Amino acid sequence: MARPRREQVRKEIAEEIKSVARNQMSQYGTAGLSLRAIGRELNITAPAIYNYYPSLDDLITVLIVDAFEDLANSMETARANASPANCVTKIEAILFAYRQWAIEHPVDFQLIYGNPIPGYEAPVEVTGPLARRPFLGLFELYTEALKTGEMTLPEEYQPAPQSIRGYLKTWHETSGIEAPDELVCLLMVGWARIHGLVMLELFHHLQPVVGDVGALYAYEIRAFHKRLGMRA
Amino acid sequence: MARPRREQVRKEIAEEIKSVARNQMSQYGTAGLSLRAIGRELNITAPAIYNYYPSLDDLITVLIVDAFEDLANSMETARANASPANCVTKIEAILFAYRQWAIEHPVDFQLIYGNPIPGYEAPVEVTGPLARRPFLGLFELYTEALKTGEMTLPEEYQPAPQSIRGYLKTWHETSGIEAPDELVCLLMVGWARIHGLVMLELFHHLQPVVGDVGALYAYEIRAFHKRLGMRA
DNA sequence: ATAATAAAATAAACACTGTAAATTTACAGT
DNA sequence: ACTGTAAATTTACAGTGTTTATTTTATTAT
Repeated sequence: MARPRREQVRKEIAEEIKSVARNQMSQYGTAGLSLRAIGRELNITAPAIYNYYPSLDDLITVLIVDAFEDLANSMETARANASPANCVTKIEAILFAYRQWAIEHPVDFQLIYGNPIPGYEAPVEVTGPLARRPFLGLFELYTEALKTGEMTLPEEYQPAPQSIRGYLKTWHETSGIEAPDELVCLLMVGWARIHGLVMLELFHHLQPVVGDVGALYAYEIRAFHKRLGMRA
Repeated sequence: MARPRREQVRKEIAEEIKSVARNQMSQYGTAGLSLRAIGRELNITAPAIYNYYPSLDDLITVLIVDAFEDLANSMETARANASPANCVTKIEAILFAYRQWAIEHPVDFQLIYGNPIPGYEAPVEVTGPLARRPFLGLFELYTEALKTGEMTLPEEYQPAPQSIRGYLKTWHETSGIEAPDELVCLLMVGWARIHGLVMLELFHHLQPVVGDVGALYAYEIRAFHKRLGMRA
């Protein structure tokens, strides 16, 4: 007879394994986690973990999913907690949350945006949509700011490159997002700006030069928004 | 009697090992190279490699050194081959070389600017100065452009943050580089911009959105220089 | 040519790793 | 108590970096 599984216990143990894995990864890097080491810490043999995750890769996948969701949640709560006066304050709260999360979870950030793990291949059908989620709010807010006139497109970003305009024609249909080509481009280079700053900070390429990287981050964001005509 | 070592042969073999290592790394990622696999490919046992590199870490270090130098050389030859008409053409040639090199040597780029390798700790005394080299030419050119009036500092980037200005006071003495604080900051955020674009491109985060990432890269650089008042 | 010698390669061993298969243990339902 | 199954363990295999001791190889001096 099919006995009712102890789903509760199962879930707890799976969660415990994930937690230990996350902890070990934060110590030894994304490529440095080991089933046997996890087992040792839990007083469990390594093969026992296979009852909860079919392979090391599956464990990595759930870690990635968790990381994406955690990042998205952090950005969304930052938006919710921001003063609702205007778009720019909410946007800046989200952007600061991006860096803050990366600093507080450097290995999770590497897991999401850094080098691929040697043997591992991410399942794109699950990882693709997740990767977009953290930025949906930003897209929404910038689009709104453009519509209300709170923001204007600087002349040096006009027009968008021909090849990209052509590509975006089909992209608009598949993604369902409606926005001027120049805005899409601007948001992409905007993302690259903060992403580059965070990446360089995480691997200590900026500290020796500017000292206070947080100040540089705020400086770049404020300059960006000033250029777009947005005022806090 | 101390017999003269076969330095020539030694060097050749060491080079061969390095070459195979680089090749394997490009296949299996920065964390995926194996002494035993290198040995197999060279019909050599793994411990034999220890005669040429004291450990795997030392091998990684020379790969990093090589990568830094190769990147710097690519950027310098790009500058040399550019039309010497004005600063901006040379600068843009260098910046395009940065991306080009990253695309042609993605794993070397990850080795330099990506996740740290699990057990490996880079020797800062050798890796530090090397990390600056690729950008010395850029620093020089932008400084010159500012001096000749070919470039101006946009108002949204003035003034530089207080904390960074304080830090730069000591930095100018140790680095020997003389430049306005705002220029240093602008170059750092400028680096972050192209670095972020390259990083996102390398891990395929931009292609699904804009299609032609190269066009986006040129677009961002041209907009940057347009904003600085520089004309090609 | 031969003997001496140092360099370089190997073999063996150690402590690890992920994973597969077989086996034992523990427990819920009858 | 018995049975069926979930979940753990044991065992094994093929791989990893590295150390040690040993052997082979190559070169130089006689």
